[in-house]
Amino acid sequence: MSKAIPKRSQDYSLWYNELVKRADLAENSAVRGCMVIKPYGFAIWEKMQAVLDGMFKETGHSNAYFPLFIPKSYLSKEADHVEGFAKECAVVTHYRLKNSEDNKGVVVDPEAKLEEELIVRPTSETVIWSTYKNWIQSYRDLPLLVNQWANVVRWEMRTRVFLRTAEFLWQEGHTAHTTQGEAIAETKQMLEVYANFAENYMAMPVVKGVKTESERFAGAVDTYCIEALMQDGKALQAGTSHFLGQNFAKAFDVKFAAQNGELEYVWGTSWGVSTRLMGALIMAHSDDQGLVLPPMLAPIQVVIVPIFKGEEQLKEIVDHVQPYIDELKKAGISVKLDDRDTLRPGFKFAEWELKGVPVRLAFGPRDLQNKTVEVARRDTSEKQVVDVDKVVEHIKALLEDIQQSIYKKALQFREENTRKAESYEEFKKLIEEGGFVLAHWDGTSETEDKIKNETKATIRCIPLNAEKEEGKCIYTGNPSSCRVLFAKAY
RNA sequence: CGGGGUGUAGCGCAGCCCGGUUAGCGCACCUGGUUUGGGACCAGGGGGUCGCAGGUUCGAAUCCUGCCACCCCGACCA
Repeated sequence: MSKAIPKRSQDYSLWYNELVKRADLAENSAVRGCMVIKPYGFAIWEKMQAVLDGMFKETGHSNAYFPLFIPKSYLSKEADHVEGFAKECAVVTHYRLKNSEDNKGVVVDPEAKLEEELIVRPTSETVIWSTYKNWIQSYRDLPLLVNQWANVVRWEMRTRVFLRTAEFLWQEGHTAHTTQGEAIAETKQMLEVYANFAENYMAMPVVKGVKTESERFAGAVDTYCIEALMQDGKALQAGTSHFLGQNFAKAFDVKFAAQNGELEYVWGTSWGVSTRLMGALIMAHSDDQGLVLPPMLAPIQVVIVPIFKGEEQLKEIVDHVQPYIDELKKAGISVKLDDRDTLRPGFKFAEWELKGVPVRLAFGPRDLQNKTVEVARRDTSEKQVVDVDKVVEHIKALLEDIQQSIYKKALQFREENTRKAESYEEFKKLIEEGGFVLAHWDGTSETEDKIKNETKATIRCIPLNAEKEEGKCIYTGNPSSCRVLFAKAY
């Protein structure tokens, strides 16, 4: 096995897969389409969870938990919703196994057939709304602001670690409101929460927008989304927030008594982000040396590699470094001292780079003598020798700088790869080159479909900040009032 | 589900076409020693139902049939 990971520019897919594996994030499971998230990968996910969960609480939401199984009849209550998910559901039909006739294993006991099949949730709108029916009677019960951290199953044809797996972890918020305006405000608020998380924690710039009809969530009136651009020029949907109107309220008969005594259907929203964000995080910043993690989400922010000969020198160095470790920890910085005596420093450097640790300190006899420490930053690979007494302040500033600087780098990349197309010919050329393409579109699903079939590009969203601009649809020439965002997507 | 590819030690592969000792190699692992400021070196060692099930044969990793899994390209999708 070669030690270097495959080059990003040569085979992006292979680079991604190898990176996931070698940085110890996850692996494909023997179970079809499922992944095993390994401890290091899960630590990053837990960081994400903690930040997001805090943001949800701050905006007034509470966590709850609903069943994994959904009776088939629930799923069929909202027509668009069934249609959207029917093709990719895992179904439980039996509740018992028995020894096979030849005694060589177990078989499904045909006697134990369920009267009504259970669907493993692909999303929880249906179970949750059937529960909300009992929770909501009066306007005093509203708004109902609930989030759930859970796993869901979607039987995808083709899977890829983190980006599309048969089972994935996510959070799904489900809220109910008295008015349309309040529900729309909630939908937009959660979109802002996601955008804030993506940009300020993941250091990943996103475009906020609305989905077109054909890309809309099954059962929603409007789907808002954040779209990010990966380093290979493909777009990744990083989060969605849906305004459900009264669709689910009507399907599940969820009404409330308004102040005026009238019975009204509630207004709903749902919103979610998943372990797909892990894929986004990996692809947004990493390089040929491995993962590059934003300090805000790195499970280990600073790693210390002591350079020593023999046990005594190690002890001497560790003793000397310990006060600085304590001080860093006190400042809320997570530090790992890599005191393994079986590996050489060069190996450790490479390993921690692979794992994306933002800052590495190397401390050896030379530093002991000079009262210095070598500080290396992961994002630029720059190294500098710092006066050891100033190291804590230096690192604090450095972590902030790395956070900012990888964001800026990603933003610059996105800006360089967001271009305008004025004609269909130009559009096809730009799409082929990769990146976001802003172009006029006549607003019809037919046109969108044709463009998709001919170029593989989809409308990622109609950006919320799109300027009014009269133009002609690149495909049909029909009038258009703003540009929409096209790209090939994951 | 269509087209292509792969399955041999934890990982990456050779061997298969043309059947024949004890199935190899690199990395990783274990032991001992020397090393340690960018992926160390020497010596020794352990580890295999050759994806699974049948078949052909005196003999199968190798040939035949069926199945399964994974990867890539499509269709589907967060």
